[in-house]
Amino acid sequence: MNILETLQQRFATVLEDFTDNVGPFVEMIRPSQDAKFGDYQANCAMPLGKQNGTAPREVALKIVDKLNVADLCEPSEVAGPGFINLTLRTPWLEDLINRIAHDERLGVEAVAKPKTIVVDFSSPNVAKPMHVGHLRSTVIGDSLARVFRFAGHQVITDNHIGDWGTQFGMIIYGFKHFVELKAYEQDPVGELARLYRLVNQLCDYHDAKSKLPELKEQIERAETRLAEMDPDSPDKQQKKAYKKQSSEIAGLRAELKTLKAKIAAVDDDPELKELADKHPQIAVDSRKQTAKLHAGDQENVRLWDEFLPLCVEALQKIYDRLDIAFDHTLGESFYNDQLADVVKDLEKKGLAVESDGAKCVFLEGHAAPFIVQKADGAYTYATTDLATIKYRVEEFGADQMCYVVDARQSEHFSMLFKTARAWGYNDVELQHVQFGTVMGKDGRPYKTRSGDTVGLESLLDEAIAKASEIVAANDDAKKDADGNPRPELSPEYRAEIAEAVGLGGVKYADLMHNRESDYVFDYDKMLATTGNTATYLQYAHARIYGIFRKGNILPAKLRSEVPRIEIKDPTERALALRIARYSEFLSDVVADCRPNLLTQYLFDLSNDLTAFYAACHVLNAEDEQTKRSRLMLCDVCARVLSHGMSLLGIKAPQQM
RNA sequence: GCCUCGGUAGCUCAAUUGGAUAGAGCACUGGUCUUCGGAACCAGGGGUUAGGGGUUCGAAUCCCUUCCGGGGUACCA
Repeated sequence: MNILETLQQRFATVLEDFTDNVGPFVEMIRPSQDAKFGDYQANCAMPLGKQNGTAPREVALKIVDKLNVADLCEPSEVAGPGFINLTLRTPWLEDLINRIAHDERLGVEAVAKPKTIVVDFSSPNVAKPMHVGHLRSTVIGDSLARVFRFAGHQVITDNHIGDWGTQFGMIIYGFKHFVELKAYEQDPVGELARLYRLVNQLCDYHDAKSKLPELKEQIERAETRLAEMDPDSPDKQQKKAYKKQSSEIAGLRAELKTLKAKIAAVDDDPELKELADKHPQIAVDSRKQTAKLHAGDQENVRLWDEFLPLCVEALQKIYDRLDIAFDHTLGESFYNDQLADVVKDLEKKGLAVESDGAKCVFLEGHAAPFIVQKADGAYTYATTDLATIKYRVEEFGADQMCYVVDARQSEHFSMLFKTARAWGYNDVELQHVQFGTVMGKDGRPYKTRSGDTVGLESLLDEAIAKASEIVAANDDAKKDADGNPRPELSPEYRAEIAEAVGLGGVKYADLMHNRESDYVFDYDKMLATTGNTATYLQYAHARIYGIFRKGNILPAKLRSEVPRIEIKDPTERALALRIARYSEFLSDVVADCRPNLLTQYLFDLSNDLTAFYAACHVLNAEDEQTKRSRLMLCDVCARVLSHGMSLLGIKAPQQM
């Protein structure tokens, strides 16, 4: 059961006497910020007092008078300007925790009205290896899907991979001109990745060369203008303009530097230079390969058919490591034959019009149009995304779609959703679940020292390698009663734990931050053995199993014996209450698509557990009944911990 | 230029969407314990929530304004 909801319902009937619109006031019943104000508090008396022209305290007293919560709360108190403080009766909480302890769903009821929710996440471009930029979408999307599903919704996960775009043209071009067949036979995906990087580099080279003169001129012009400005002008406007101009020049210079670096990288390498000279039109020609593929060119389609499964398989390897599965992998190519109809329909409905040769949807509030077909006839991802919405509504019966995608694409989604609604898809709830950038310690987007993006695979390897050292060091330090070294874990089990700790650390670090803000990627912090990390939760869980092992307790057997949990110590009460509030937090995660609420909950739960653990002996409890009560409390806590972690996609080992 | 998202403790981040004295972790200081698993626990210091103004019983949160930073901005996805 959801305690908060129960209280809100009780209030709702009372509040009807005070207002016609109880909704917003019921929302003002919430958990207390501070334990000294009780467990929950109602803040609705102040605004109601104002609305009705009565003193808030008086309103609060009247509400309390009519309120019927005597079964679950101590007598309510009115405090301050009119806060109503509610404290749960411990016997009532005790009954509740005992029910939860024997409930498979840990007291979490499934939603009354399940929706069909499509979660669109990860969505890498298959032509290039996954990198750190895909981490958040993948980890957050997976967790949300798990939470939605547990909440009782029908969830469809769909990996909308990029398998049809410009990048594939580049690979095909690369394959036709630069492939090393031996390498391709040995490691096809590695060779394709090399080809992609090579073609990309050569494209960048020519692009940089062509841009260079103009950029230099631009800088000169800007500098001339700057020289005419007065940095110490008394006029604020002019001073500001000067600053702006300087920063613009700094930006242009930085751009110049990267361009020069790209050019130098090729010029300094005779082999690359030769290739670059031989392929001056590589960018245009790569695009032509893409166009040929889309037009159904036999050779290119054959190559695509050959490459795609290899690429998808390589992706799958990473998903397997991450313990992530999709119900569907419907990439861009899947919608190819539906795109022409989408544009036709948009035109028919007067939404898409021609402009500069392209077919565009113009939307209020947006300067740039939503381009559904380019001047050269090719379709864009706007078109594909529209086709995807249509497909998901018609084939999946989707009530809701969550796009777990970088915040930088917010304008695209805003336009996409507006267009979709204008197109007639009004009933489906479309949601851009956006997130911030993964930054390096320098506060810039996370890159390797040489400036490349960090591959996801090597990132995971690194995390697990570091975790291995920590796990080994910890196990090696274990001692027996006489103080002699006595490691407990087999090499195999150590490896398993290192994997759980390493991957868990990476995922947890990502999930614990408010998804909308950028966060700094730092191995040392995410794998730290102290503080708010996955390891801390895992350790809390393992400690409970440590007690079970030491006491020869089998949790399943314990449960079947139905010992009653008795709440005596304040730490027991705090722990029980936290456990009982699991369902509240999950419904918040569902409502806001914010897994960090769950990580915070689990961290608090672990803290409550260790506090309880420090204050109350379990195996050495004062009597058998208390011991069994506490064991049972440990058991239900361990179940919530491991269940909550599973919703984050994190493993909870029983021993560490 | 326009649009958009940010600025919170030394550092990394929260803050239940307008609630009571802004909280955690790291780092720092001090303490606990016969280690049911010390990867622990308890306590303490540390804040003009970028600056200024406004709205109201009440503001980190809403409005205005200034400063600083990120991102986006017509045929890449």
